[in-house]
Amino acid sequence: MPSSPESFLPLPQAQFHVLVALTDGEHHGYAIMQSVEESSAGIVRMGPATLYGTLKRLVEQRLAEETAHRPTTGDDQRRRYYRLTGLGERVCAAEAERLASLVRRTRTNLRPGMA
Amino acid sequence: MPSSPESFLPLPQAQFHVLVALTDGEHHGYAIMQSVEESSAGIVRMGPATLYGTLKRLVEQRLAEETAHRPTTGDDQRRRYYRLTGLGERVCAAEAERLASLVRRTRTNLRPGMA
DNA sequence: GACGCTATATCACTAGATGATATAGAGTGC
DNA sequence: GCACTCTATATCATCTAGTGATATAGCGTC
Repeated sequence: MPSSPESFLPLPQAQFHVLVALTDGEHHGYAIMQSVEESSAGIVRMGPATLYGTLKRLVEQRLAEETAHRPTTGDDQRRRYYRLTGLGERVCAAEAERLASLVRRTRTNLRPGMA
Repeated sequence: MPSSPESFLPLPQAQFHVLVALTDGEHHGYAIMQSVEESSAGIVRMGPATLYGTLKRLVEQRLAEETAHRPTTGDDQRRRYYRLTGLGERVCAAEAERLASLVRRTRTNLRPGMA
């Protein structure tokens, strides 16, 4: 039997960021690094050590995998492309729901004027 | 001028969990530990080392503070109560919004049948 | 062919998280 | 009063995750 998505939770922050960046399709490492920084408006800054270390762990845990993808135009031989596995998608979705629950609690409790 | 809430982001997971637990009022340490575990359906398990270490850091950073609170009934002299500071509330809200954005991206991209 | 950007990789270090353990007060049953 | 369990705070030693710096090299362009 496959390991349940819940057994990976809570996911370390860097791992979640990389998984989220891969939810819209496969990307190579450097693109993920930029995507994480840009989509967080510069709040999350991920250097190469964090990115490639995290990527390695994700592959080891079968949450992501390298693909044989080669772009038809503008190829760059150095690039290594990654995508989510089915398990990776489920884990990412489960972590998102866990966090959504925390967000809901926070909004409810901190909403001003809850007299 | 006060430090901006954004400068604390991204917040380490344990710190966020404790802050969220304090959004509904002041609590003592042991109650926070139980609250985190229960409200996450057992997914997040926080032991004493994580809790008291985290609490110490939160106080040092002025995101939380100890209160002089003593319950009128069922007091327990050992208990130490904590509450969010104004800064703590703003940081917690800001972190929640940051995570909400990640949750949104994940849901949009992983929603099945997005042909 | 010099330069800056892209791209992957790893090292040494720090910070964060954790299991185990210690100490002791509070509550219950006898 | 005593034993026992649960509550409560605290710290140690350790492990894992995250980071800044650095290395190496291909790519684009001027």
